[in-house]
Amino acid sequence: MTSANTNPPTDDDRYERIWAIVSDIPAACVLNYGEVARLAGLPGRARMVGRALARAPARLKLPWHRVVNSRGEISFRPDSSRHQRQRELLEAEGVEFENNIIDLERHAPSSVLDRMLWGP
DNA sequence: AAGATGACTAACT
DNA sequence: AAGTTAGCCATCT
Repeated sequence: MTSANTNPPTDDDRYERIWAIVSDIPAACVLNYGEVARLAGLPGRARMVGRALARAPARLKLPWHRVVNSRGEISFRPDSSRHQRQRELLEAEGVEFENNIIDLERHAPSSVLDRMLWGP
């Protein structure tokens, strides 16, 4: 290789990795912040995922609503318009809520794919 | 410059 | 079962 990148990763690098992971979450699937962090190579840094999403340029059109917390809840204050918005987007693609909680197992990408291939 | 704040979470009580 | 704590750490006051 001619010019290997030996520089340590910057926060901007990390944000971009996070954005890349989120952009690949299929419709009707959800991942929690910690999982996105791990997939982005940043274990233990769930908070950074939230930060990255808050900073994401609108131009990227990320499916940010497919990221919820580890309990399967929307992390915005329940009375906020952002909470309402996220819930609408999720329900519009078929994600079901049971008492404001999503069944993370049922809506994990592997589960959703499984149902697509083999049926319920 | 230091303390508070979060789109977080696992591990305690 | 619900509340607290410790770790997370870039950003915002």
